[in-house]
Amino acid sequence: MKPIYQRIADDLREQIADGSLPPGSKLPTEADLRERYGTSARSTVRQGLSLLVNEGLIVPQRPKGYFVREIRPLVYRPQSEFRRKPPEVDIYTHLLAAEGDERRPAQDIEVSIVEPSDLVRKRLQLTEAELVAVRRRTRRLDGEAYNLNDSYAPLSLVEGSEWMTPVDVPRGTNQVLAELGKELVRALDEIYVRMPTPEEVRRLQLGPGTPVAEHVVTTFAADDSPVQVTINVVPGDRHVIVFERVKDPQDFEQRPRSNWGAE
Amino acid sequence: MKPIYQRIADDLREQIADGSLPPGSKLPTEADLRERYGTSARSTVRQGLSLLVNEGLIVPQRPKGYFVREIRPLVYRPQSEFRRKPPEVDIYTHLLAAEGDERRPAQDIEVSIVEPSDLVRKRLQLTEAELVAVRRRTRRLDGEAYNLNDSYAPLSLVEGSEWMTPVDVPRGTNQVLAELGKELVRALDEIYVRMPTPEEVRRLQLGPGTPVAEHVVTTFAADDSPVQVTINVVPGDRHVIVFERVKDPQDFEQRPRSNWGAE
DNA sequence: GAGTGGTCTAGACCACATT
DNA sequence: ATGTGGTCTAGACCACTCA
Repeated sequence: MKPIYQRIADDLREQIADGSLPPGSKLPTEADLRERYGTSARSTVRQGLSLLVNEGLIVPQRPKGYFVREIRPLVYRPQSEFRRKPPEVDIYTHLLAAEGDERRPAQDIEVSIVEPSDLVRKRLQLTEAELVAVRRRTRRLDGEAYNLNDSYAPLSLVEGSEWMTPVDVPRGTNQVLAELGKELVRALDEIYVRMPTPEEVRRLQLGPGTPVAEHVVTTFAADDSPVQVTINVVPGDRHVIVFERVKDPQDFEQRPRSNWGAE
Repeated sequence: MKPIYQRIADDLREQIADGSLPPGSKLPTEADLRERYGTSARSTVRQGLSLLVNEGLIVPQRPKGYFVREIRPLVYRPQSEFRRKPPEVDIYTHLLAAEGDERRPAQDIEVSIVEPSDLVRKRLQLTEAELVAVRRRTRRLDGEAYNLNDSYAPLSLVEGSEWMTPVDVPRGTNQVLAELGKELVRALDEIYVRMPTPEEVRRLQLGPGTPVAEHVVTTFAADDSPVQVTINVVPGDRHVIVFERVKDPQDFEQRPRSNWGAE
């Protein structure tokens, strides 16, 4: 026999999945469920509801009740700013909600000098003693934070340059790096999926049960030296991350077994 | 004043972060904490611990106690099978644990014919009535599931072909598609980050507080028609997703403001 | 058998938003 | 004022693993 709190969660989850509890609708109150399942200590009911909260399916809105979560993904497209839009993207714009709904963007920028974390130090191939500059941005749409974006570069490279000004650089910070002799020509993207830290919950105003993607971009100059590491933290409930790929014909000749797309 | 259960969670979280509770170590028992925080109803202590469980930081191992989670990421590299390894990847192989530790791979394959979900239907541009074939794979390393991989193709395309055999196809299913006149030349990758369904928890043997990445690959033939949709579900605690990018020089000329890598 | 966490009972007082 | 969920108390019995 399944525990009561499991049954409560399973029943409600199914009702959410099959549409009988659509997004935005109100769930039964704890008292309702207590009665309905003949149990009751409130804690049993609450345990069941907390499962759904941690799955990101429902949200408690005190003191109104629990509600089925409504989600509206934005498109997070790491390639967006340096690629023309290929035709296959246009095919999907209608799938990816809210892409066109121009809202008011804003961002905070802070610049400081810090000791690099291990993650940053390894990717920038720094020695123990070297310091880095960090450009932290919190990006907002209509006041709502949707993205944390921290860029790290060796202090010796960017010191005194516009890269370190805590304001928007109209021609782009990457252009600044190019003027410093480090044009960015290659990137390695790593995406980690995890639950947020309490700090991230606060800065991104995340609801419970919302995982984040940590997108680490290491960019390289033409001589293969790493120039900059950017760490983007994007909330899982508000984004879809999109990449596009075109087959390299050379590789196809060499590796006919290529299981392209399937792995 | 912060609630007691919050203080318990915050204190333990900090000890995990600063290394005084290293990965694999045992946490104080509920009884210990009950005493230490002067509270005690067990439920208060358990509420605090459950926060950490849902953040993926600790795992209860009945009846031994709670333990700090140990993680060992694998590399999930959607491009791995059709690109030569560029030099910047080699730079990082030492960062990405367990890449070289060849373990015994295995997979289950099931093939069936189904009505497509909305997601699949839209991406394959199918009409209401069309059916699809699905090739479901559960991939394992040393018996442990690490990846669900479901590929969908229009039934009219793959019916009767080797694509539909529920065994490994040595030359690759994409080669089969090429022989059917649909060589795959382009892909669109979408990555969604979310908490797993109970079904996924079961199939991937996920611990609590483990988010998943759902990686949807739509592949296209040379005529831009969609051929196949593959849905990969990868556990967040066991993987890092890696992409690589090389700048398109044409675009650089046209768009000097390109903020490459930083967004 | 002892100790652990898993489940459940039957209450209590509180903060908060809406009525 | 009412009703909601948030926090907490003080117990109970159980299943499981390990010594």
